[in-house]
Amino acid sequence: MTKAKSLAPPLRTAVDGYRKGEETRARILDVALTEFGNSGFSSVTTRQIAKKAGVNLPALTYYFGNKRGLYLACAHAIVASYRDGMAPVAEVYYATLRAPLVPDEARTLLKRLFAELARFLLSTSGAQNPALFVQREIASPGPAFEILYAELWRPGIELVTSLIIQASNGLLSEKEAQVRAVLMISSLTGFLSGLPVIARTAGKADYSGLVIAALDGQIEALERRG
Amino acid sequence: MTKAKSLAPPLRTAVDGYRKGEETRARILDVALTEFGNSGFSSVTTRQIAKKAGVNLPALTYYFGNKRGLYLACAHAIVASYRDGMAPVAEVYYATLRAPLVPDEARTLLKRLFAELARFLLSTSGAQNPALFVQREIASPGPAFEILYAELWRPGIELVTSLIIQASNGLLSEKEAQVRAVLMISSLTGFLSGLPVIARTAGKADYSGLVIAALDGQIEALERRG
DNA sequence: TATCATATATATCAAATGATATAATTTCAA
DNA sequence: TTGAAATTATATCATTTGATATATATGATA
Repeated sequence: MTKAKSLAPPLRTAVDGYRKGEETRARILDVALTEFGNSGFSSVTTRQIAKKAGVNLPALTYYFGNKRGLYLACAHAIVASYRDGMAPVAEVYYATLRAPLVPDEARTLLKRLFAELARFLLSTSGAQNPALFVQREIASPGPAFEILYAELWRPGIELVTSLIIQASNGLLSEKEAQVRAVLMISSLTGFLSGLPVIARTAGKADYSGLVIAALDGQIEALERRG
Repeated sequence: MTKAKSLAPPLRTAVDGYRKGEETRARILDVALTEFGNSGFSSVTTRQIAKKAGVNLPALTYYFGNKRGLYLACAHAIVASYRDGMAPVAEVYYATLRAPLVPDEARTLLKRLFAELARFLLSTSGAQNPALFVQREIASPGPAFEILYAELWRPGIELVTSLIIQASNGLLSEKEAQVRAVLMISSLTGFLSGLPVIARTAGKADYSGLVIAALDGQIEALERRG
């Protein structure tokens, strides 16, 4: 009862209003994901978003309360999209993780996980770059940090760390494995950030195959040396 | 003759003015490096910087022209600092690179390069995080993109790519090597961005040893599989 | 088609922000 | 010590930006 100012109109969620309203809402969110993802929270103005979405300024307030609310909605959308994209694989892992794995199994799971992740990240259509959104928020915490950290970063690192430990056949300590997990995931998101720049010299192409191959190599090497 | 507005006072460089002036200039630059590095160009206000540096607003204009000028000065400072930090190693490489290397030599050079880089990046004192500054600028180009790309990113990637090709003993194509170069460097900078977050769960410690070990493993594996 | 909730548009505000004109003060060398 | 150059401080602008009050239009449904 303390949250809603009595005069503030209730925010339109995805379920109440008319069809057209939901389309508008989705369009705004889509533009916001692109803009925030590419430039960050404070570089983007609400007017920019409104203009690109073909709506006027109060529409943002109407649907999302304020700029911060829109940004948080983006974060939630990213979490959801990630969940959808990774769902098929994720199930397997969380199921298997209850029982201890032999290194070979862990390696296979790791490879599939990263392959899926790479494809998901490198394929997200067009200008939209959710990985960059997440990376930025982790690197310099903003309004959406807690969500993304709790829903994506932490569980992701924990899962990969656990798999690396088992894949290494006892060669790696928890801390060593954690460092490797962060390095591997960072390399992926970092690669993504660098992609437009990479395309400057080399042409723009589908790098997912090459990236997956490189990560596979790293995973293979886990047992051999640490 | 078209550049300088006749009434604009000439910007203070590092060499002309009084001693105290240069100290002030340095103090502003130092604060700016920290603030811009942590939060990015548009998140930081000139007032914030002025306040933290203990000067008033026009001082920024006096020394750096405008916000953009201050940001560019930061980029130049980062390039210079990087040059200093890497100079001892860099010489060796550029000298050796003229002649073709046997894989073992290339691997050794790569290891030393990354060890030096990791130490340099992970040790840069205190709140200041030049790697984050660079990463952000590469991920979403701002005023300093061209400088950092031309002076750091491109030459760095090219050097590492070349070394990887030679370390792989012909197993990797140029494109494959380039992807690996980007992945390895990204993993480092990404790790740095994630450090504050990592320290959340694990304590804050000196990770450079672990990071270097992990990268060494990757370099070792270069020849074996691709 | 009458009615009300939903959605969009207009006009405007207050605060924040980058920047400057201009005055006062400090530094250093002659 | 003094005077010109260098530096710092005060006061103020013009824009930009997030936000809101309020009016109009649109859609669903009885």
